[in-house]
This record gives sequence, structure tokens and C-alpha cells, in this order.
Amino acid sequence: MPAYHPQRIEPRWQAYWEEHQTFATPDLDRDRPKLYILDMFPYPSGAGLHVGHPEGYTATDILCRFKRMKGFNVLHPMGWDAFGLPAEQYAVQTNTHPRVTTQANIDNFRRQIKSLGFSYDWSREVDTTDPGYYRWTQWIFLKIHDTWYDRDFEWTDPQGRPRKGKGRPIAELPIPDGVDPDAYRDSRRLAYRAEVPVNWCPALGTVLANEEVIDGKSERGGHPVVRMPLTQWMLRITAYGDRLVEDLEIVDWPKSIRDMQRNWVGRSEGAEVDFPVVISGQPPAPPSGRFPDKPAENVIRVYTTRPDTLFGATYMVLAPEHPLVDRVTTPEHSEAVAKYREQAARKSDLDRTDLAKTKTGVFTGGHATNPVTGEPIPIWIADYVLISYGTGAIMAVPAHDERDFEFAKTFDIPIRAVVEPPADWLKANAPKEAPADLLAAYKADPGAFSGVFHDEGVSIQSRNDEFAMDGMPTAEAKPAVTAWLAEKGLGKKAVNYKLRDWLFSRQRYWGEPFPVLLDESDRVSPVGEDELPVLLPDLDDFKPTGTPEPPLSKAREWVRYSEKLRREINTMPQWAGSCWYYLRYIDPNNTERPWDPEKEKYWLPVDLYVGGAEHAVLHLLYSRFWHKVLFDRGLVSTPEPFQRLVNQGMILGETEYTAYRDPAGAWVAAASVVQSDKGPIRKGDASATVLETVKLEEDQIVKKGEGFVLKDAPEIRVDARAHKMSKSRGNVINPDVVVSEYGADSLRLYEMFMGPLEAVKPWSMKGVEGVYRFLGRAWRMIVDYEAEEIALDQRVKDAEPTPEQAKLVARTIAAVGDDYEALRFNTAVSRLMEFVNAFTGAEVRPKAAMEAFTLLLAPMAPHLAEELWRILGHEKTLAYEPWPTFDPVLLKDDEVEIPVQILGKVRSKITVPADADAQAVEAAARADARVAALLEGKTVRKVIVVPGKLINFVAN
RNA sequence: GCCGAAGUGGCGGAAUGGCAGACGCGACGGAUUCAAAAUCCGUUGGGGUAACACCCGUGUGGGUUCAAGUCCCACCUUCGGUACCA
Repeated sequence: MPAYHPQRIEPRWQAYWEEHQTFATPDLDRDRPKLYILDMFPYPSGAGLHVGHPEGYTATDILCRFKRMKGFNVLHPMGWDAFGLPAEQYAVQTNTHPRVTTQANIDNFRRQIKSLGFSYDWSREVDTTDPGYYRWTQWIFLKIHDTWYDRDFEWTDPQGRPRKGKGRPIAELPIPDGVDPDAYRDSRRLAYRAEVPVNWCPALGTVLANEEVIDGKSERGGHPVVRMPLTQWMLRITAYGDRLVEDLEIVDWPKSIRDMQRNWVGRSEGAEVDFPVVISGQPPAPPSGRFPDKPAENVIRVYTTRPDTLFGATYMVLAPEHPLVDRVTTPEHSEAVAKYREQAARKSDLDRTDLAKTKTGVFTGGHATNPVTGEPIPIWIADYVLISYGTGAIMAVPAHDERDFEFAKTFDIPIRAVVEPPADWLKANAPKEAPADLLAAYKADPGAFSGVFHDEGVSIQSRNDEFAMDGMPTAEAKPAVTAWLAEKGLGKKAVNYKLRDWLFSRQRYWGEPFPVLLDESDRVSPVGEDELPVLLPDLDDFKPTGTPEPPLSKAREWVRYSEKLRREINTMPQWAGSCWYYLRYIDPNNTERPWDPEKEKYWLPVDLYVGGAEHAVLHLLYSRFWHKVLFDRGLVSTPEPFQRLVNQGMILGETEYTAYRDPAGAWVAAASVVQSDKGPIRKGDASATVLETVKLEEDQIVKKGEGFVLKDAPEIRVDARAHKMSKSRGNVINPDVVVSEYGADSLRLYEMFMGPLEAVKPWSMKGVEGVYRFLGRAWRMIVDYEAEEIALDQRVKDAEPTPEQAKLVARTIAAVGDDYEALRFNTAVSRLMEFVNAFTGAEVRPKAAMEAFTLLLAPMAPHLAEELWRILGHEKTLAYEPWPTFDPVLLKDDEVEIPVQILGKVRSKITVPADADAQAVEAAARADARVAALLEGKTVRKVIVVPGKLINFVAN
């Protein structure tokens, strides 16, 4: 019985915590500092918990338990992100209602998470599919719908920085004269319907956001996605582009995530320039002197980040979908143009990127005038220009842009150099038989050079009668030419974003219904707040229709709201519920409002948010956007929701050792094998023989050089790799199995001991056994494992610790506390192991030391710690015991052993008083026999003493 | 291509510019046992030595420094993100 049996201990303590509501958090507590520590809530899939989930959850749980002992009021909730595609697909497959499967999955996830002993406040559990929750998701949508973005609004943020641009109530939108006020308001709302080219995924039967499309395939499932125009709900996230970037400065997030978000928003600065179209040989009308907001009729407006290269624009390209294509196309080219546009329309984004190698396009027959040279330049259409970025048209400068260069080479369009590259670039890229004057050669024919110079340089060949920028470095030339264009009314400075507005509707059943109504002319009116929630109607047939017609169209009664009004039948995307769940946790049962403002002020922002890096742009960008709208509308008090973000690294499967055999059974060198979807094949083998993949045991391999080889056939290299866990690979670790075999504490401890929280690391069952053994040793350090009944080990007694023990206790308390604070759990485990190693050999184990150890262990292995705490004679949970303290004097040693270096190499060691000064250390070192012998006959040029650390003689 | 992170024993990993390899796994040796499991105690970067000494060693090549895994420059590899974004 008194052996360590986690299976007996753990359920008992889980029941205790639940019964005593140990981790219920008061809504407000002004006496203690607050801490809001949040996990990314899981999507409860049918596959159950993955070992990746407990990694982040354990890290936050340790910190929460630690901080409670440190006297903080800690909010630590859990919930379910339960709307979404997989639940619906599974429901369709099994012909069960998604509500049923979702509920079952949630129950399973809850059971699994509870079995790991996390200190969540379960009274705050939220479920995004609960009408009591999505009622407020709909409410927030209405707030967004009720908001417009005032770009010129000036205000001061809580950091005291002056800011420009803010979301304001639609009622405060000034209506210009002569417009329909309702239509004008609708055109300015942050939530709007628009016909846009969308990513339609036939396999999933829905449209997808840009963020959900990767390489022309759906993020989920990898199905092809095609472009088609559809009327959809959009959220005007682009209005917040600047603030989403700027406020990355005030959050404590990993640089990589901030960079990813910055790149995703993709702000660039440049200029818009108008190129007049030449109509039937007539010269264009002279510029008006003012750059209009909308381009005049016969003008192609382009966006460029390199206005300084304007003199080198030798042609223009319109996206095939550009509205001016028909107007500029001449009759003799119209057939070719029409054909090309048709082809481009049929191509999915995937095809377009596949063909990225060779540029295609056709000449329209039309010409425009380069506004600085006055020369006519041809207008082409090509699908390397995207309608969705900038103005959908470019000025092409083949000398200084690789894409334009490639296109110009293909279609034999003149290339004109307008930026002077540095001399070494010219040298490196010059053609073989170039004359001595490389610059002259470059000016004459940049197309003959082997590279394209796209960096900044110095402007050349850039002058007309009124304006010249020759000799200007790029950084000066850009504003100079932009200013000149602005003065002429031909252009102006402009900013562009890669970020597109967020496509916010889906043609699916399992999502939040939009709380809006449409009339016969599709004009939108929101439902009243008193009508929320707009319940998702029960449907027997919730299958996607296979067309862009959403399944909710089948709920005929529900759709028909009144004689004139019908309900919106699209649903919200999965991201909607997760955009604000951290706000609902602070007041989860409020039926009057989404959250109480007092509680919001107390708890926000989230102090620490831990989750996987896969949400770097999607969820984290979307929820920041919603939060900012809520902030602008005065509904939350902080500009950012998540103050600190930490990404846990992925846990890979166990390292696999693989070799290959050909069909005859002979080993094949790994280097000659490539992976294909059929399996590994031999490189360069036209018949693509499918080889046998052989997974090897560790005793079949041996280290050689950089890697491993087969023991029996040392010429065959072995692949050693840890892969992502996946069902198909069969390397998935089920947490349930680990818990039943080794206990939750071992799983928790192992996942923390594997390595740094942020690192990607492979699983090892042997490693789990290692920490399990450690917990057994800790148990036996305190508990008499040979006794019949539970009892303290006889060596544990009320005794004064030896000086060494006292020091170890103090050092361990200090180090473990520091490690917890800094989320360095792997080294915290090491410290506790060292402690146990030291006390295992001790004949006297002072009880106070054992108690301190138990409290230090508690955040990581709470079940075992609670049990030990009770055995040590305490009745109550240790969850709120004060963190152990120590006398800082004990951290200092009286004497230290320090290395003596000669020329930087350790030659001896001496023991000196810890506070010995430089002279004393040097004297002690010189007194050392070995040192004295080695210094014999050498000149000591310099002596470096780092007191308490080392001494180095520079001598030769 | 671009952005970011990381390369340390057989393996996971540890090291405010100051003794590289803490802690764990694995391996080897021993104690205990009739035997095994479990447990406990040792050894374990490579070369070298009877044992010391000594030499080499943190992806590669340079540099800064009394001293570099750590800082600087160039490169290589792996992982993550992203890509006709004008």
C-alpha cells in the first residue's frame, strides 16, 4: 500500500478540490493583486485530447498554483470552442445532429482535462455553441455593425500617446449632401455585405477567409479553392490595419508572432500615380492640377512603392479583371484579350501560382502616357497583377523589378535603367564581353545584365523639362518625385495593405446565425437586442447543399420573419466565438449584459495567454480587431486584450529510425530515396519503384559520422526523425493511457521536463518513466514505503537541518521560485530532482525541509504534493499555503572553490573565502603548488580576478 | 526568394561573456535477491595514460576579448511562417 500509487491518490484529490470548490475565484477582490492567466480553449474534436493540449495547460496551471501561494487572486478558466466545420462534417458522416456529437466531445474533453488535475474555476466554463453564449456573440456583431471608422478622429490612448482614427457609433456619421443616408451608412459600417471575389471551396461547401486558404487549398482538409464572386458579409478589419500594427509595440509577445502579424497586415508606403490613356491617338487632357480621390475616366491609376523608378516605366499591366480593360482594348486585340480573361477567370489561385514560373499576358492594343516622360507606353493584361491588391494595375519598370523584367524579356518590351547600381553589383552581373565602362553599358542595355537591380541606388536618366532627380539616392528621389506629381495633380503619397477585409460569412449549419434581417431589395436591418439570441433552428437535414446556398435555407419557417423580411441564412465563421471568450469568463453567467464593466476593469487585460503558434495570425489578429472595436465603443478598458503571449512548442512523436529496402529486399541508401505520396521512391527512377519503409529499433543502428547507419550494413544511412503526431503515422500518444499507467502528475511533470516550453520536442515514453521514478523517490523520501499503513519515514523528524541541508533548502526555494516565475519548468524539475537526490542519502530529513519541498513540488505535481502534505500532518489543501521563505544569507557560501586559469585554460583549483578580494585570491593562487610550478620561468603580464568566480594569469 | 527561430554527448536538454555537458534517458559496473523485477550505490564527451599529466571538443570559416556555446561578420543545415503584394 504505501508505495507510490498515483491511481489511488489522484482521483481522491480531484474530488476534494471539486467538493471544496478550492479554485473558485471571486469576481472582485480589491485586497489582492489580480492575475488573469488564460489558455487557448480547445476545439473539442472527436479524437479527444492530444498530448499537446496538456503542455500549455500544465504550464499555466503551474503558474496559477504558484501565484495563488504567492497571494494573488488568480483567474484561470476553461471552455469550449465548439462551433465549426469538423463537428459538422462528422455529424454529416454519422448522420447525427452536430449538437449531439459536440456535446459528447465536450463531455469527453472535460473528463480528460479534469483527470489531469488543473486548477480551473469550472463554474466559469463557457461553450460557444450555448445560446446563452452566442447571444452575446451576436450582440457584439451588432455593435460592430453599428460602428463606422472615423479616420480623422484624434484621441489619446491609455499610454498617453496621441492617436488618430477611431470606431464611432453609426449615428454620429456625418451624411454628405445628396446621398441616400441609409445607403451611405451601410457603405461605411464595419460589418457590411458586398459582392466580392471569394474563396469558394466546393469540397467543404463554403467560402473561406483569406487566412484560411493556404497555397490555393483550404487550411482544413487541403481541398482546392476557387475564386468566384458572391455577396457575403465582410468585416472592415482593414480600417484597423495601422492600429493592429502600432499596438504590437505595447504587448509583450514573441518577436516572431509580432513579425508575422506585421507581415500579414503588410503595410507599405508609396505613391499612387495616374497614367492618362491615349484615346485614338489624341493627346490626353492636361492634368487638372488636383489629384482626384477617384481616377478620372480615361486614367489608369497605379500604386507603386518605387515612384523613383517612374522614368523607367515602359509599359503598364492591368489585372485581367480590371474594369478599364474593355475601354483600352482595341478592336483587333479584343478577341485575344477576351480569351485571356476567360482563361484567367477559370484558373484557381492554385493554378495561378503553379504557373508562376513563366509569365503570361496579352497586349490590349491600347497605350497610356507615362506622366513624366510623356511617352506612350503599351497597356497589357496579365495575371501576375492581382485585382485585389493596390489599384489592380501597375506601372511596369522592367529594369528594376524582377517580375516586370521577366515579362519584358518574354514579350520583348524595352527595358530602361533609371537607378544606378553600385559598382560591385555591375561587376558581378555584367555580361561576358562587356566594355570597360560598365555603367555606360548598363545605361545602354540593362537587359544584357544577368540580374535585376531592385535595391535602392541613385537615380539616373530621370529628367524631363521641368523636373530632374538624377543623382538623388532612392530615399530622396521617392519624396521628390511624389511631391512633383502631387503639385501637378498626377499623383500622391499612398499607403497600402496586404490585409483584406475579413470575409465573415459561411455557408454552413453549425455556426452562429447573423442577427439581421433582409428586405426584398436585400437591405439589412438588425434584429432588436431584445430578440437575441437568434436561435439556430433545429434541422434534420443540415447537409451543405453543394452550392453557395446555405443549409439554413431549408429552415423555411425560420427564414421567413415577416411578410417583407427574411432572415440572413449564412452563419458566422468558427472564429467568431473565440474572438471574445476571454471577456465572457470574467462574468460568465450574466444574463443582462455580456460582462459587467466593473469586473472587466478589474480583470483585463489577460496577463498571460498561452497557446499554440498556429493561431499567430488568425485567431490572434481577429480577436485583437474585435477588442479594438469594443475599446473604441467604450465596452472594454484596454486597447489590447492579451498583454503577454507565450507559444508552447509542438510535441512530436517519438523519434523514428527508418531505412529503405527495394522490392528484392536489398537495403537502399537513404540519400537516394525521396518521399512521394505513394511512399518512398528511388530518386531518378523513372518507374518509381515503391520501396519498403523499415522502421528500426535502436539496437539495429549505430552512430557514424553525422548520423546513424545500419549496424548490419554500415554503408546504409538511417533517417532519424521525429514527426508530427498523426493518426496515419500511428505515433499519437493518448494522454488517457499515460494517466492510467503513470498518473497525471507524471504526465504533467514529464511535459514540463522535456525542454523549454516554447521549443518543439519529441515525445519519449522512457522520459515519462524517468519522471515517474523521480516522483516515486520523492514519495519514499517522505513516506515509509515498507510500513503497512501510511506513515512518515522514520528519518523524517523535527530536527534542525545540517548547514548543508539548510543551504540546499534555501537554494532550492529560490531557484524553483525564479524558474516558475520565468516559465522555466524544465530546470525547476531538475532542481527538485537534485533536492531529492541529496536527501535520499540523508539519515535525518528535517520535517520543515520536507514541507518546503512539498510546497515547491505542488504547482507541478499537485496530487502527490497534497497527499504528502496530508501525511506530513496538515488537514487542509496546500493550494493557498504561503510560498516557503528562506534566509538570503544561506544563499551565500563562506568559501568557494574557484578555477585558476593560465592563459584562459583551467590549470588548478583553489578554495578561498567567498568575499576574498583580488589580492587575496591572487596570493592564494600563487601559493598553489601546481600554479606556482606552471608559472615558473614565465612573465605574468596581467592577472584577471573575478572575485568569487575565477582567476586568470596572462603569462608566457 | 523574403521574415523569424534553432544547431551543444548515443538521446531530451543545462550553462548573468568566467570550470561546457546540470538534471533526466540510455549504456556499463556493483549491492540486494535462490533468481528476476523494483530499489540503492558508482562510472559514462572523444583521444591519451597503469593512473595522472596532457591534447581535442558546443554546425562551418573568420573576428573581438585575459576569457566566447554565449558578442560581431560571412556561410551551411533544420524547423516555422510567407510569397507574382507592385
